[in-house]
Amino acid sequence: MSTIRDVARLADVSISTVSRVMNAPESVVPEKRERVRQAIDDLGYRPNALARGLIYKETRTAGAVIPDISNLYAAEVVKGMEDMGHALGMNLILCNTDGSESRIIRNLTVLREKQVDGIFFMSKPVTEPYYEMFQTMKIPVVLVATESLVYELPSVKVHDEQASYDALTYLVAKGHRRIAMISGPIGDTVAGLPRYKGFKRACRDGLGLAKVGDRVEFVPFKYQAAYEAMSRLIDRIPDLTAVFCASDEMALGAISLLYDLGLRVPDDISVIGFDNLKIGRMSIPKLTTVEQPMYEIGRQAMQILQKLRNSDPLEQLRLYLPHRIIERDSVRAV
Amino acid sequence: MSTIRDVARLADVSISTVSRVMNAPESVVPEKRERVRQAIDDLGYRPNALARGLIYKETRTAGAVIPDISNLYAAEVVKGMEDMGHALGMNLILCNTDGSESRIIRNLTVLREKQVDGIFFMSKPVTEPYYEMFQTMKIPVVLVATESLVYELPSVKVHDEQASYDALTYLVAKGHRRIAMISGPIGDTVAGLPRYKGFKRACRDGLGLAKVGDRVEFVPFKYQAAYEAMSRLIDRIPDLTAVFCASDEMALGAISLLYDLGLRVPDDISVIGFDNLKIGRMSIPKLTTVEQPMYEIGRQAMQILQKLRNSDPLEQLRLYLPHRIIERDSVRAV
DNA sequence: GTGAAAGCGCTAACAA
DNA sequence: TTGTTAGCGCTTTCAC
Repeated sequence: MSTIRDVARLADVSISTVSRVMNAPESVVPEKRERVRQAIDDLGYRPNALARGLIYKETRTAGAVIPDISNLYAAEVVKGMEDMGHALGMNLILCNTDGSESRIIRNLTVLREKQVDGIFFMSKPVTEPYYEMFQTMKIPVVLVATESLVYELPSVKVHDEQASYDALTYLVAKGHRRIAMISGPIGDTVAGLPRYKGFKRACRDGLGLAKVGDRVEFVPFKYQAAYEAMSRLIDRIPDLTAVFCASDEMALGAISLLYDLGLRVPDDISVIGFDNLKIGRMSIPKLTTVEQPMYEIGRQAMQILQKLRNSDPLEQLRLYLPHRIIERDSVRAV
Repeated sequence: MSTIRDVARLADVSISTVSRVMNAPESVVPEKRERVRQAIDDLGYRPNALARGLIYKETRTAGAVIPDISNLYAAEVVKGMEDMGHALGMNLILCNTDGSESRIIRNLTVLREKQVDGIFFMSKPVTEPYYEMFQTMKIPVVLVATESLVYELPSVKVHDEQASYDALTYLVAKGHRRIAMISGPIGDTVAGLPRYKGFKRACRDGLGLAKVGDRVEFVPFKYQAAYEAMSRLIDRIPDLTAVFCASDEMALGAISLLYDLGLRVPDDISVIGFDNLKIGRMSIPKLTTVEQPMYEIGRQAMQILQKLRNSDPLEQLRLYLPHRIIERDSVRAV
């Protein structure tokens, strides 16, 4: 690999001149400029970003700390980040964490050593140890598909509570009254709790229901867990007409159980999901769901990081992107 | 951010001593070693990987050049790479390319500037310009889910032609005789052509069929394209009993069309997919398919890179990981 | 307009 | 065992 010295030698100029044609070409007389350009071409020279980074204190690289990249939701967000990053000249170091605290810590440490310009922290609540690391690193952090109400950290996500409220309201508008929910774990303060809360509030407002306890199953955000939860729900609430699932994957699990029981969706029971993953368009029936603009969340996250790097002001610390209901074939009017 | 000088000053030793306690602690007397460790702790010091990289000529970072990370297949492979990378102390810079040549080139250029230790090149054929860049970068390149028969580049993938052959043979063993295929584009030499060829060979061997022209639709690897292709196939071949789809997404498209036509899978028509994406377990009916060990492909790719970096010999340049048929509910015996 | 020299943070001889 | 010094490849004063 050739260095700036090789170029300088070949063009018969000093290394500072080479540096100048790369960074401020006008400050070099055309004749030399051409000679240097020629030499750069001949050698296939490319500047070493490590050396540059050492000086500029900037690497044009950000870290993305993610529980599970093989999750469709995360992958879509990452794509948005990457695409916007590409436009802004930023790269992404991907860190899969499995949600393990020790692995998150190790990843944050490495990212810091690699002098990333910023960190995207995804889908997990920000606990004390993470926040402390953010502090000592003193580089921009943006929370993606998560937020912190206790720390002053910028975030991008949808308004989960409201989205959930809207989902239930939609079901009610379609004439449903006996509605159940397959919720995520209540201990999950990012996606579990708020979606449950939205459901509860909508039950009160739309259905005049004070207590919803027996209409809800709290299970992990997984297909199989939802499959089993659906089974319990159908036993418990015989005249059920609709189910709100806290994720699309869960909705598929619920539909699958219904199918196994010989019940038709949406003829016998309506199902609405949450996320709007691509698979919702490929399922039978096609899934009615609450869209989260995942790709856009990723793009905006990268833009926020950019603003932070430029010390541009943020319009709002916590950014909520709009959600909306995508009507497909899994919900019918009753 | 504190530097090695700050630590040295605080511990009242020279910077080389600090460097030593980080890289060869035994070479420092315990007393000083402790003092240095204390100082490191107090300051929260972490070495600057850029400075290190400049010296070691190694960044412990690899680049992953991928057409579309939001693709379930790619995401699973990347997860395998990341997990193995984490075990080996390597990080991954993710480069989404949309398959655009100019974007691939730009990404390769940046990766080179950032001095990555290796490159994973995924799912696309290696054309002349890419190969030339690989040459001039002179860093290890591993082809993932693609291979080159013309260049001497290490690769990891399944044996697509054989996997496809096995899929058809499986259908034949289940008693099917009137079988069609929804193939990828024939111009796609990575996944399109070989899977078609395997189908053709198996038709000859298992069905005594010399020509398969009218039994095959060549369309993009997409849900919608497969949906439409299935429609054409069903019109053209009325007594069809089974369809082999070159990807799981395609299989879902085909099943969807069949469903819209009021045909039952597998009762009326059997469908077999290819990939074994997670969604195959969530569809109705659950998809019978040819498994590609995507996660393992990712892991192995990272291991191959590791060997290359250590100049360890590779057992074989082109590594084919085993595929197998996953029997679920979309194929029946006739 | 250009080159020499200092320095980004670190490691690795080389002396002491 | 330790400190001093010379770089790694680059940018940026500062003279000329």
